[in-house]
Amino acid sequence: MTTASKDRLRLWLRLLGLTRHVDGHLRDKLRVEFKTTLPRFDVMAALSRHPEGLKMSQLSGVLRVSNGNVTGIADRLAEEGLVERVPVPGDRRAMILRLTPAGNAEFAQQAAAHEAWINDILHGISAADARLMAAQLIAVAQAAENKEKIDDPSHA
Amino acid sequence: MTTASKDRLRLWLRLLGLTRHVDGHLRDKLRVEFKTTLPRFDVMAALSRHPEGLKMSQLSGVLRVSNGNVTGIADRLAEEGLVERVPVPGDRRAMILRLTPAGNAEFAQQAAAHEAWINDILHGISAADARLMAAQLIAVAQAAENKEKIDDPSHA
DNA sequence: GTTAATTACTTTAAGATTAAAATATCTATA
DNA sequence: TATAGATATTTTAATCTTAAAGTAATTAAC
Repeated sequence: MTTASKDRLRLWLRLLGLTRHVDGHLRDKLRVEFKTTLPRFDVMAALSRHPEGLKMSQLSGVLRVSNGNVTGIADRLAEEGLVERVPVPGDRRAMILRLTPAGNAEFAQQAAAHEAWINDILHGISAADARLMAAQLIAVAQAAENKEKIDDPSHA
Repeated sequence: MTTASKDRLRLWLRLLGLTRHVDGHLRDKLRVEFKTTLPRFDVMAALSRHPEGLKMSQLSGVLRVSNGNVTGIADRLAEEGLVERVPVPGDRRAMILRLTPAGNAEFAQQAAAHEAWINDILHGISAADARLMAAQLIAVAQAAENKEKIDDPSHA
């Protein structure tokens, strides 16, 4: 392979290494400090951004995971009274999932802690550098996604 | 929270988004083109870097996953004849896991394809930019890890 | 208005993952 | 040389994940 190819491979491995490190740290913190998991946090975060709730299919679309995946996580959150399923008027197939008041209160605490953990672990990066690097990553992500559209125009 | 905190949170979300995107793409490719998975690929990659093999505990250490995790993946790879467990002379507790000749041949193909997929999806980034960004990420990772050592000196 | 196709969601089967418990072996010490 | 503690691995129980199959309800075609 070319040296350019090796450079991109190395970039990917760095990206993956850092992301796994931070990701693992966040999972540990959620488990120890809130007895919860990242997938549960992700579901509650999505619902928090939509106070009126989301249909199961919308939720799995937003989170980019399978339908069946969300079913199981919603089941467990519902058992604990953090979310509730509400029937959709006029469509008996669909269900809206939304945070309960208890879920809202719990998530507010988790979200504040989550932001603080990230601020803490990434404290070595200045705010300016963080903005710069975020902008670069947007460019990289766009290049990657455009690449896919060129290869498979069906996703237009 | 401060604006700096928000900037770092946004950086993290970008990092996570890009990594998940590429990660998902690689998993798809491994599944479709080689009928395998990323964890299996990771195990074989680690063994490939150590032709004499690795003890189960060394392997889980290198991959930073639990012992029990490696046990299951090794079981499945062994069933297919891609890896083999070799007893360790002088320590009947331990087992060395290593690639079989078939595993070596299979991994060589997967590794070449893997590098090509990454080169392809990150093709929008020049080799120079890739090197630059990789260097920045090393700095970020070091800052993150130093932060942890300061917080918990037991890991010295 | 019945039938066919589509849509929304759940269930199932398999693998990945962890922490904690269980096994088996080794090492050091009394 | 017993035995107590440490080490290497596997097993177990729980959650997460997907793809594929299954259920129920809606929409479209005829």
